[in-house]
Amino acid sequence: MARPKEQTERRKDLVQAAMDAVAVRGLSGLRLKDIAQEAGMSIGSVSYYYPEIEDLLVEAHREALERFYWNRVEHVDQCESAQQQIVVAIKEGIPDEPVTSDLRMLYELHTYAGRNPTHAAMMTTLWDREVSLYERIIERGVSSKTFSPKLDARVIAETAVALEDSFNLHLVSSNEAVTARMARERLSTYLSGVLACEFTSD
Amino acid sequence: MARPKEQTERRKDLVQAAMDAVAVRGLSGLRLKDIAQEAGMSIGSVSYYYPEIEDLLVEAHREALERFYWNRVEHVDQCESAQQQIVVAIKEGIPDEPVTSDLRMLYELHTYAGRNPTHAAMMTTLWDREVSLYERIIERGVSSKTFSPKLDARVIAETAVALEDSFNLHLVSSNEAVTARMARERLSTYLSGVLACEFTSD
DNA sequence: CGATTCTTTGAAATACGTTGCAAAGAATTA
DNA sequence: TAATTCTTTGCAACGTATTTCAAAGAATCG
Repeated sequence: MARPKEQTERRKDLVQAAMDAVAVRGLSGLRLKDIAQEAGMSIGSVSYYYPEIEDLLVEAHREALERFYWNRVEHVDQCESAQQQIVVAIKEGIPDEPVTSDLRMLYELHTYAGRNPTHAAMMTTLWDREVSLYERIIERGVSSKTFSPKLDARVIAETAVALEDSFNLHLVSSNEAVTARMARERLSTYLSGVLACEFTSD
Repeated sequence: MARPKEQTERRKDLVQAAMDAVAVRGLSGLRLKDIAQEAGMSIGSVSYYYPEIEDLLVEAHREALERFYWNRVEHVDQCESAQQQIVVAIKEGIPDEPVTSDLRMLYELHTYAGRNPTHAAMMTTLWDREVSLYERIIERGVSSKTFSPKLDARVIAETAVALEDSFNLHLVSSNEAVTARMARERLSTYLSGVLACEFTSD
């Protein structure tokens, strides 16, 4: 026996470094050098753990996806009423600017996914999960008679997720006409109306 | 006097070539070579007309934006009723797959815009115009008593544009859970509900 | 045709990023 | 401490994309 492996640890560092590097430089301008810099190690070390950068990007995508989703589930599960749940879902779905590296990473990957089946599959996964999350909340609200949906729960959920995605995209794009506050309000207004239930995003 | 300049013509060719190249390779993988190939000329010629590729990208962005927007305006203006107008706006707003190079270009540029004020400003311009377009249609529908909006026209318009953007993004991303047909229906359902007016996207 | 100006090209020079690798460094055990 | 294995580094070699430019080609006019 000899020196023990600590690859899991380092790889974790690199995944975070990759996310930060993408947030700063974008997927287009991403260089090995940037990842190394963010991780505080040399280019050689990055290659040692990830001979193929694509593998690192896949891991980073997975991490961003998992973190973003589970963070929401966690917050939502801490709420009692469906009403509170939906407010929290909105709040976590469209976080305040400046947008975190998780979200930046996810939106950088969108167009990339159009040319890469692996990433496209992950995009689909996140979409499905988020739709399911809203669907569960709506069904819960129906059970407790809090909500009176005017449409199929799935249709509402899909529309809500789409709204979230769009506003987050525009926030990432620095569209000056869109603010996080306004985005949350639009989503909130939509859900409030279609679920026939009063609540605000604040 | 001597040989006349024909730069305007060639530049136009290059703008289209750039859009096609971006649609194929993405903004990340874009090479001078690809643009030259699409335009059927040499790399040297591309540099002759656009010493800075960034300038070409700005032009391509402008072209994609203008074409996408004015195409919609044109189609919408040909309709008599507000009801027909909104159906056409939806149809042109979420075109069938495969997505044209205009839309691909626009979505490739979204995250890029986050790091580039010039592109960010153009994104904002397109957003504003599209919101205005829906707003005008809604107001027209109100005048003719076709629509009975449950919310402020601007709020509805912003929500509609956001939905469009999101679905188009997912279509560009090859999200298997989203189809153009389904996207149009979701948008149609939203507008139909909030405007208290019957119409379908087909 | 000859002069002039615009256009196109291909190649050399240049710049930049990745890959591969040898060597040094660090952690653990016998 | 010596042996072993894992880790880190820096650099040379390499590949690829952009920049630059001289020279040839094309269009127009006098």
